[in-house]
Amino acid sequence: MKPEDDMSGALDAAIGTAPDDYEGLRALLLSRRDTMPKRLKQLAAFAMEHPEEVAFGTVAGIAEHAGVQPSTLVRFAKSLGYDGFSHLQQIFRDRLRERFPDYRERLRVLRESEGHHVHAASLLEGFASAAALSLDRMRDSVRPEELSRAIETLAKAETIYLLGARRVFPISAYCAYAFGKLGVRAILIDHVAQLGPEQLATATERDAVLAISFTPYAPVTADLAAVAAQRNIPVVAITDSAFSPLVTSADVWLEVAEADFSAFRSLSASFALAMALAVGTAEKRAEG
Amino acid sequence: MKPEDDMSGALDAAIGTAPDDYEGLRALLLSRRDTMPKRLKQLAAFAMEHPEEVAFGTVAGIAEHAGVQPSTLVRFAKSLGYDGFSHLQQIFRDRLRERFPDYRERLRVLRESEGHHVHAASLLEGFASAAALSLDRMRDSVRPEELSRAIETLAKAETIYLLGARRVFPISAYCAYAFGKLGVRAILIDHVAQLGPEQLATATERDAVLAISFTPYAPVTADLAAVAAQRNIPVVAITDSAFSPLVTSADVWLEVAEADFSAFRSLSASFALAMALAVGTAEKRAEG
DNA sequence: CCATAAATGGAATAAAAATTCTAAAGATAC
DNA sequence: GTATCTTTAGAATTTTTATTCCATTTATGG
Repeated sequence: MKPEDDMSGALDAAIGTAPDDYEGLRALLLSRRDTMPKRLKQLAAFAMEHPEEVAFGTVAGIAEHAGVQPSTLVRFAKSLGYDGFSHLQQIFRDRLRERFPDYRERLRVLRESEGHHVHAASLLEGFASAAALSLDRMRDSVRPEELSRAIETLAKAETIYLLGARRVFPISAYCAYAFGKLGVRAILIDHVAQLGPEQLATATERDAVLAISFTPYAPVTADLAAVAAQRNIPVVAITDSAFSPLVTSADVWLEVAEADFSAFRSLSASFALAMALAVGTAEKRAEG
Repeated sequence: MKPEDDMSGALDAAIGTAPDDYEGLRALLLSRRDTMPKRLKQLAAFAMEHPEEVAFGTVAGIAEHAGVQPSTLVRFAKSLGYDGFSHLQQIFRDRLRERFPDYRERLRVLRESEGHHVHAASLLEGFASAAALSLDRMRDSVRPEELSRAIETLAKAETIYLLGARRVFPISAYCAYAFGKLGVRAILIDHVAQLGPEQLATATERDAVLAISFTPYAPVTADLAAVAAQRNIPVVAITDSAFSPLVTSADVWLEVAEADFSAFRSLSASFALAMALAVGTAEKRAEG
């Protein structure tokens, strides 16, 4: 050990703390949150967000991802009371080792916690399973060729108009965010002040509409999609059945059947699909 | 690379096989069981019995535990078609990292279908996997007691103010929809015309704020949550790390670490959590 | 039982990784 | 505004770790 060999002080104020399990480490980082210098705090946040990376990575690799110098990792570990980075890394590895067989553990803990906590947890579990189920189903229902066609259509457009109201509005809103980040011009029809039709009025044949609607189909979405089709604006639709009113207006349509729990339908699969469309479109444009 | 430089034969009979996932490796070892030399067979058995040790250990350490020489480990890896031990070790690490045994498998199947459709499909697969992974992780990170406390806090509120900007706005927007359907009074702070602060101005101690924010934290959300906390309005937060600026303002906070793919983070777990909160809150109110 | 090939152990070497050190930048107190 | 202490970046160094090589042993076929 290295107990008294340094009287250097300050930096080693931490000596003696050095938690030997992940939870302890987490708590320590939390308590120091406000007193840590910039780079160390940055590293603390990174470690909590990417624990597996810390467990498996090398000093150089982690440093690069976290945006710091390799030596900072060592200082970080020492400031927490460890011998060096390797020692700190051990904590992260141990956690990963243990985490494996704990499937049944999770259920056991759930059962032991009592009363209404259980109910809350099972609600969460219900929504999580519905989401997982939807994702699974989508892998079967979406055909790669259709997806490709949808991407091509959107990639050709100058501006993409995003159409989605009520329940699916979050998906359109996220598309607006993603397209923006990707440098693709997109306009979110948000119906503020009921100006939906006017927001769409500037669209031309060189643009495209990405329309999203699930049962019970919001009439505005179907109406605006129909208007767009009439004006020869290409329409890509995401919907939940062949009977959707969107289908008649759409040039390409993708089917997603979301599972529901407690009367609320998941949106996970739709989000994944929307993201794939967005990134695919941006990539296609970059190609030429 | 080192493709043709050895005509040594026998030992390298394996070249070209080298499975790139754990299951494939397992199958390969099984099929070779009877033709392997003593020490290599011994190692194969050891590896199947202590996969985490192979994932984390060093050549010297594993060799000692398995009762062979370090060089034997390298020979072992090469006889299976890998570049060296490090390459083989990667397979074991990947397995621990993604508890997602069928992810690679799905991609493999995908690659067998052809053309550029494949790329579109693998994008979709990537986002779907990220979503599924996030859901899985959330089951570990959200503690039932915290969830219950969050629900109680929200259930006591007269009006729930929904705070979420930029990337997570879709979640807040969906909460607005869900709370509305459930008959719970909720106000979505949508920052139209930058009126966020004014939209929140009517909140009192008898209300509550549901604030959502992930890295990179939108300053408005943190600011408004801080304002709310100062005015003694209960704050429930959904965020992605203990280092989030929301944590200091929150009475209860729930942690969700979403996985990302292609620079875009999933929102699935957050949605599931938000839904559980909404339905839980409505039920609690119905009780009394 | 000998000849030949395969397999093994162990030391030597090469590669990679962690750690240390120093000069410079940045805070903080005066 | 200056002096002092803390923090940081980056290169140099040391340590650890993987790999290669070769002499020796063990198996295999005639």
